[in-house]
Amino acid sequence: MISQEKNSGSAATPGASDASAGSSRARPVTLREVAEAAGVSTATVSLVINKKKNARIGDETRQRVHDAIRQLGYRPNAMAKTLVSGTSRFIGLVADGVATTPFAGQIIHGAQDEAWKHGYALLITNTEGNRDLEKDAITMMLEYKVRGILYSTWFHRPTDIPDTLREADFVLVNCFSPKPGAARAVVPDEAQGGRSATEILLRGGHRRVAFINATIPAPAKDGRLQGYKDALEAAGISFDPGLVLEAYPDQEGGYRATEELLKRNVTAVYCYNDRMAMGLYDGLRENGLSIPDDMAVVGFDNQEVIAAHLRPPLSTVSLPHYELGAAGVRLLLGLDEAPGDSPVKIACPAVERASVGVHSTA
Amino acid sequence: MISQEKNSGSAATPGASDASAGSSRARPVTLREVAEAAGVSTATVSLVINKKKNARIGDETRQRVHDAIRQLGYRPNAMAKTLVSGTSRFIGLVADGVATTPFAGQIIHGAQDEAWKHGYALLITNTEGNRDLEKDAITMMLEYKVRGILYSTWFHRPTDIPDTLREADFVLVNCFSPKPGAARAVVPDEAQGGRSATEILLRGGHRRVAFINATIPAPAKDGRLQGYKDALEAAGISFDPGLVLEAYPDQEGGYRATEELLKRNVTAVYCYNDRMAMGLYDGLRENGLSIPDDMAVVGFDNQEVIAAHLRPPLSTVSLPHYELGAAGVRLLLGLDEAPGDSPVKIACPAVERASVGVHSTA
DNA sequence: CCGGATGGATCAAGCGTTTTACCAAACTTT
DNA sequence: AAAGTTTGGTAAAACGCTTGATCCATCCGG
Repeated sequence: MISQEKNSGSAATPGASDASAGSSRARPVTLREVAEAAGVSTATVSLVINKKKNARIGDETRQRVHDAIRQLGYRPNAMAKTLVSGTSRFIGLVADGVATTPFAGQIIHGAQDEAWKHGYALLITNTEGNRDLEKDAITMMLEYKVRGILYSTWFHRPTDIPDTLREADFVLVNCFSPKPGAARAVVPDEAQGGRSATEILLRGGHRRVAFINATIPAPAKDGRLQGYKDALEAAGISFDPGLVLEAYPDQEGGYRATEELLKRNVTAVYCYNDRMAMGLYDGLRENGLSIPDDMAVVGFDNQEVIAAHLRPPLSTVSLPHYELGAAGVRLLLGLDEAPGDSPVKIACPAVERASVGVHSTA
Repeated sequence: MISQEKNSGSAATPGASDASAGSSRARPVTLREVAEAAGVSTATVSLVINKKKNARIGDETRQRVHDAIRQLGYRPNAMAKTLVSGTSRFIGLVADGVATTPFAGQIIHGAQDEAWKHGYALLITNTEGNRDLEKDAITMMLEYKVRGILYSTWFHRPTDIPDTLREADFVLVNCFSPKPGAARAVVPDEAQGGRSATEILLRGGHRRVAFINATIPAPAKDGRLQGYKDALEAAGISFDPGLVLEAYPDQEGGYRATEELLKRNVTAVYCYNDRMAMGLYDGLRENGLSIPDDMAVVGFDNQEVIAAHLRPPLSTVSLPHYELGAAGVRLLLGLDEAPGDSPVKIACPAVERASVGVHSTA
């Protein structure tokens, strides 16, 4: 619950700020005032505003009402509306990393676009992983009678569902419950993504392709590896465990993995993520190797700031954050069918850039 | 205004999703029900809940009410509360680049923390620069009777104030009105930042310091240059316009500027932003120069993904987005004093990393 | 033993909408 | 011309909560 502010008189008189604005912030115009101005009942005004189909209102009256609305600058009070209807036009979005990653922004973007399309606004809170804040946030959303809640994480992972969350209609976004079927969820299709990433390399003519996986366990770790295997198999190349390295999934990790990688005598490498690829770029460069000629590289995540601007630009696979947000909303609103017991999987589209050239298998 | 969804019966029956949850989503418990359960009037319950100081309630009664609340799982209806009080505990935040930059996230973070502290929740909308969406968003916020609106941009710039915005109490965040005094605003202190950036280099012992400014006009362009001049002056170094280059403010621009830079015969360079520095790193490397020994580099923005992970890590100056958001809220709520007619300026703290070593002026 | 405090709790009037039931007048029908 | 049927519109009851006005016992001092 949001704590009430202690209204000590400390604050400067806020009235001062009113002065400047033309249309002042006096008491807002109400339905009743519009009704009086138009010489009709509030019911009529309400009917006109909401364009009720089966309400019979004369054209002349309708016009008077509209005029009055315009003249008085009437704005409906959404709170009153909500009170009557019992549920607001809000969809809650609790996110754990708005501040720490650019990814959350895309989830927000997608969710908002989709929500807006259906007449809903987003009520967002950033928890930065703080469990207490998270609970307060959900409570707040509950008190505002949100239509439902999207519970999202900035990286794909299992999560347990906070108790409070169960009081609402909810959907997990970019995360899922360990117990299958416990909740609707939407996640990226890591395996397909991993396969796409690998295929970029294979299409480039490479046969010996290394994969630098992450050291830390995550659905992405397993999925992206699986995709790698799938792609190889489909290409008739047998999987060689020796070509799979592991490193901490950041620039540092990628950099440090260079040495090991070079021992593998490969012509191409698929990195667990773009940050790793960025580090690897440095490592390769220090070894006097050029990309893509000496080594073709693909990443994963399509982290704009990095991938699009490395030298050469990095081929990678895009995490569908926008779509995750949008799909989450659709699932919540029941516009998309929820599959039986496993999360909805969203495709990770490949983004090809110059880090993979054409390789002649010689 | 948010368009009402046409309720065609297309959606799958949403009732199905209720089944799983333990505490079902039936009609919520109301104050009245709590009152009945506790054998008191609704007034009493309300008084207890809100801990009204001058309300005299017996301890035993108070206890009964609390018990009832717990047992029934009562949740106040924030809409009803708001309706009574006339204004909600919402602060609107309209942002133009949640999806396109990591910066917006920090503004959100700061604003939310500060808002929360005072019992307010954030009602965020991402406009991605869409003027129509922006208007709709503000309208929506107005209808929800927000306490006020934070109008924020992802990069520091002048902006004109949408008409609708004037209907609310508002503060500009990371932007300002061209007409001085037209609106309260909070922006980063570019000049101080530019000075700090330059000083990092000067402290490193460098005397010939180049500045690669942006080509595109912006408050940052002027401010950061001013800071550069200020720092030189304070160090007793005369300003040499020949040491100021210009380039498009991204990686590509930084890279391309390398050649020109090397003609200047300097030992250090201050880049307009981190992205530029990133490109410059590549350019310098290609010329066989090492950082910081052959060339010390500082950036601006402290864009985490880049600055902290370049090789070597980049010294830079931090854009205080978190603080901007927080200060915006404080200004809005009247907790901070608004200065006469110019925006509040927030400091850009220096972040020193390894891209600047110690240089002996020999 | 009375007038006045005071403690404890209730009454009831909103807050701004929506919506159902109902009404009066004006047309149609037969 | 009586009986329906439209047409155009209104009254008023919610929705869940807050709050100033009241009310009723006590309890206290004198």
